[in-house]
Amino acid sequence: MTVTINDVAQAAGVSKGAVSYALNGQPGVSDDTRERILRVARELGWKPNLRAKSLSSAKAFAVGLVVARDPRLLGTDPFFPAFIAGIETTLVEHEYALVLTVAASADAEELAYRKLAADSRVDGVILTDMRVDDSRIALLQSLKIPAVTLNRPETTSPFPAVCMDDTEGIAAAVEHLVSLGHTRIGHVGGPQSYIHGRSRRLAWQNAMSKAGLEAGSFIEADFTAAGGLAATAELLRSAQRPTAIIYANDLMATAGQSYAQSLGLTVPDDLSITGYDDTELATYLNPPLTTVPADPLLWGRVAAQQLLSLLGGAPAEDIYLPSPKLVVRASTGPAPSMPKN
Amino acid sequence: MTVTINDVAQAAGVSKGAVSYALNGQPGVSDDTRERILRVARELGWKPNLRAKSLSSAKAFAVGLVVARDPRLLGTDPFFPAFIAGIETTLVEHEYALVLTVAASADAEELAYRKLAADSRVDGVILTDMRVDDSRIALLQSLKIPAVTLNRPETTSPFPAVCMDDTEGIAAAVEHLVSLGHTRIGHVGGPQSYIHGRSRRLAWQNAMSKAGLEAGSFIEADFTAAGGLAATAELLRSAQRPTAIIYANDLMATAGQSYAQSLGLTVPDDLSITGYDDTELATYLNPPLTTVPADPLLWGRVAAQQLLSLLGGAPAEDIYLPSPKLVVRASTGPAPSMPKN
DNA sequence: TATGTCTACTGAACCGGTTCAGGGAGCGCT
DNA sequence: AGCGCTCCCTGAACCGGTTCAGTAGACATA
Repeated sequence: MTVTINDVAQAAGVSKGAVSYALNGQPGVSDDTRERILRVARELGWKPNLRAKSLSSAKAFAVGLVVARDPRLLGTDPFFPAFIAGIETTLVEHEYALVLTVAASADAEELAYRKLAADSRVDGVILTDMRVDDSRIALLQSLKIPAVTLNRPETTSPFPAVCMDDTEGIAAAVEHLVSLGHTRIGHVGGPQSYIHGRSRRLAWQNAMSKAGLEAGSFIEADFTAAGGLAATAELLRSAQRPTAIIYANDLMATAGQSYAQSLGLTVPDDLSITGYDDTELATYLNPPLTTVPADPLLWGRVAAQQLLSLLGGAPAEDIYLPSPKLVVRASTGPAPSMPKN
Repeated sequence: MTVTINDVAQAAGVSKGAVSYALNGQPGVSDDTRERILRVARELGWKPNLRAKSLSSAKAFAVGLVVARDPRLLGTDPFFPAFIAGIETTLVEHEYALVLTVAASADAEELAYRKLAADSRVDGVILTDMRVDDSRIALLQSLKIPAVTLNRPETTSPFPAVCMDDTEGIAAAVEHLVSLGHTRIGHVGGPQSYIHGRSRRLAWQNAMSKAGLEAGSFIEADFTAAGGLAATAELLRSAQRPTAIIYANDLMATAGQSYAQSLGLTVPDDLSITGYDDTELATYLNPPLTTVPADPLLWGRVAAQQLLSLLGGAPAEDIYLPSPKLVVRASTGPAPSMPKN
């Protein structure tokens, strides 16, 4: 039925071992023999059997991604699909596959990594949504699974990181708003247990103080539309109501914008709004959203490259991707001279 | 290092074969011996080696999903992440893994299936986004990969389908609008090469004629925000401008709604709008979107169950999931007595 | 007691590769 | 001629399971 290395060996009149050497480009066969073996293999239509290769070489030829997210909320995050697509563009060139796991809880997440390790399903993993004091670093070390992290965690990590600075974009948003005359700029952030939730808040804080402004109100939300709405409602209720709000992602910004409009406020005349991610929808909102592109496609591609070269024995060095630049659209405008109340 | 079946055999004082029989619950060992072997295996902490199992049993213990979508647009579709999460909830209970592939073009898609087959990466696949006259049916048959399809394709297919009727929801949207006095109801659909693009258009058409109305304008768009906007612009430019538009997904509906608002139209006073999917954001738009839930989580879970039972040798029978019901929110309202122009 | 049947188990082949020890041939050097 | 070295290749072990043919022993049957 299927052609094995044995068939090739027989047809070429050599031993199994010689065929293996020839096919893998290893020394141990003369150029003549090698060429003959390769020709015979081609003629017979030989294809390597991945399972056999896996068993004897103790490799999976696959990398893993564990997405820890409430399944019901997973669909709302535009990051992952594009990120996965980026990973794939790299993997497909290297005959690697992607094994994807979705974990609903922290326990399920740990279990997922343990399963991947126990079954040797993957040769390495990519860690996203890095958390402050992330327990996965130690877990993966103990499981002896190589990894690549998105951005460098604050705790010591032996794994290379692929970094994309998000503080610059947030700082640019603050500066942009300040230049428009805003002084009360609030921030609706993501969970502060995530390093990207935290770094965006700090970026906002620093940019505010750099501009000589008080840091204004901060609300910790959860990257969901519902959370964005609730946070917006709270900010707009406050006595010193902000004239501009910087959101940590587009989804919250969109919900916030819709909510403000439903109160009769005009964006950007009464309230300026910025997001983060630059989702496709951002351009098509009314008004279109000022935001910062996240480029998950690039991030995924580079992270996979980094992981593969790590698996190939390359030293673990961090890679820095260019910082995304603020995209100004119509959701930001001059600060109102007399804010509505 | 790791405990193998050999170690267990030696420790239990039996042969390798006996251990295999005992661990797999097969006949050929006495109850006493079986129990002893199981105890020893437990004591030694034996874990089956998936790679060895794969090689000798010629199974991959994994299922595949090939997503054919432009990577840049993948992030905009809320269906996939939730669908994948649904698949996972089933797989995780059966020690199966999910191998995910993203293909940008039709060629890449076919290649992806061929790769999965050549490498025997998966034991079966799930087909989404079924197309009219879908070439994948024949391809998978020739590759001898079992499959499950989402909805039954029109061409003869030997694979079981997991069906969720989307016509009922669209019909309900039409009836809802008709009851509000609308007579000019347009439809912005997905590509008609997809069966769900087609079935939604036909559902709209049928419901219109059932209500005694002319089928109004239809625009074939592409499920993207940009496409939704362009289609909306075209509809609103037309002489017999619709007072309501039924979109084939939320993303296009959202873009359409924003566009209409940017023209100075009020939703729903001047234009009623319905979507499809019931994404998280739909609730938080201004106004909140009347739409039809798609329940990708359930769909994924059931599709995976169906595939696993097919792999287990069960007969290929279609499964019908309950039809989702229209969710009425504020983007639909009474038809304007004197439509704005 | 001889024969047949069944159960419980063993030993080895097998899945399809990788890898390693070892051996024969050819060559250069003394 | 004898020695050592390198090159090329073979045969077998190995990865860790599954599976099958064969066999020893217990037991029933004639």
